[in-house]
Amino acid sequence: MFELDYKNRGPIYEQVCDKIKELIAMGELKTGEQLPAVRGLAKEIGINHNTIQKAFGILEREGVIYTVIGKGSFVSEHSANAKIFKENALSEIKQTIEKNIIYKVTHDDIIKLSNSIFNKGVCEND
Amino acid sequence: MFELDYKNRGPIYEQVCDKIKELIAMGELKTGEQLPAVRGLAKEIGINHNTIQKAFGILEREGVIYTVIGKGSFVSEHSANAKIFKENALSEIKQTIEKNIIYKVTHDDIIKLSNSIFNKGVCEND
Amino acid sequence: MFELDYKNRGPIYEQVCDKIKELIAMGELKTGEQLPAVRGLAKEIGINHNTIQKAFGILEREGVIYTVIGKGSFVSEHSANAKIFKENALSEIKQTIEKNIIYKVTHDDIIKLSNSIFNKGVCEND
Amino acid sequence: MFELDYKNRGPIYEQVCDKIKELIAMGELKTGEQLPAVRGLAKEIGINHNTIQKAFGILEREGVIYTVIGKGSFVSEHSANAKIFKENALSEIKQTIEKNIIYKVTHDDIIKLSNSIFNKGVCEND
DNA sequence: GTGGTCTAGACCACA
DNA sequence: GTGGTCTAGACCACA
Repeated sequence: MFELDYKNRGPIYEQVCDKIKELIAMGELKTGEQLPAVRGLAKEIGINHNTIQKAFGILEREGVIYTVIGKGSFVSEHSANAKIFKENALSEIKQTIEKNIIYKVTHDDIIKLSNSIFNKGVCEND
Repeated sequence: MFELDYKNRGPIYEQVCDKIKELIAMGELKTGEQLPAVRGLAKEIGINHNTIQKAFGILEREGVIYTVIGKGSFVSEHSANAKIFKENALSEIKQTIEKNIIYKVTHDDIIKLSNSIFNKGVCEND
Repeated sequence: MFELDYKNRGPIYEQVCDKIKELIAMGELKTGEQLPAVRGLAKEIGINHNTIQKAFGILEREGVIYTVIGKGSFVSEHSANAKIFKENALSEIKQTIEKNIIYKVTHDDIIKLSNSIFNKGVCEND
Repeated sequence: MFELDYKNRGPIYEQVCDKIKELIAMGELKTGEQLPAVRGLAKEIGINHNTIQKAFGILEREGVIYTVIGKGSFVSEHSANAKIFKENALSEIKQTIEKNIIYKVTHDDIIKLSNSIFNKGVCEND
């Protein structure tokens, strides 16, 4: 399903949350689709089932997935997910920009940065 | 010198780093100026001196300040600092945007966001 | 007969109990009327027959239905059911209110809440 | 600090959450006051520290408490808490009443119930 | 000392 | 088989 990156980041359960969200955002997990079993997934990626449990619990509280007792966990309505995801994304970007205004980051810097990220030619010269 | 906000934030040493960088960026700490003594500052803001020590160590590794043994810590050349600060800021913003492309954040979203942050009207000149 | 809502709910057998009670309360299942066969109902709503069995067992213990071995399950005397249902309902509401007194819920709050639920104007007659 | 009721209810961590909220609502834990240490409290009430950790984690996500890394957990602003608590309480009562309308619970039933709970005399006769 | 994360393994309810 | 809870115990970051 996915692999963990042990070098970089924070808690494993957070990484699991992020990966699941990515899979949903990319359409590889669709509305209503059943997620892999907690213990099965744990075995597959080589971590303890409690860690997966924690990740799924967070995703459930966030409304990204829902659980049917005794049956399994399922992906919530995709349009709702897409909305939550995008809102969180924009909010995170906003915070990051605002936090850095003090270091002389300008509107123009952001435009240029965004242009370079999204490969927009700046008319002729770039 | 500054106050800490204990709620919802990461480690205290990180906040201390940020505050000092802000003071430098805002010109309240100038090139070559001596930083307050570790123990004095610790007492003033009510935290353990080891925490300040840790923050100063990080700032030194980043080149933001330098320490003269037996004398104290001093603010590095301001233009160098300004450059480091801005590079870090842009790099952080870039990473944040790239991480969120998967959630359908577009170039237009970033422009709009930046407009709203920097209070640019979208009509007349742009 | 009825459909289940898998999201955000407790165990399926509990939902089955509730649905059958609702059907009786709404008069769609009448005194003495035979309930659908366990296996047939299970197939119809797409769940395991053990789950239906469990629900019927609970309803029987509550006196809501009765089973004649070899014939099937039947709805108990309606007036008795109505009494049981209402007693349980009031008892549940009572408990919920009492549990929340500690959070400054007042008699007035309850009146207002009830007014809003039952669409009573607060002006003219009351 | 408090004792658990092992007979009745659901998960222990939920009971811990409820107890802490009660203590805050009753003013026995005040704004900014430090909560007992996770491991200390666990030992005191005879459960595992992970269970307390889970409870505190939920309270933190709900905004009821906040954690300063390395220092401990503290009670959030009381007025905010009081508001959250009362909203949750009224919402829970509302849901309970609405769920039971089907069983012929009336506005009058609620009034009588509330009168009996809050010891309001109904004029002369009661 | 304080909280946070993780594992291993048990036991339970539900389908 | 599926998820949910809990314990015991380890290891880590932070103050």
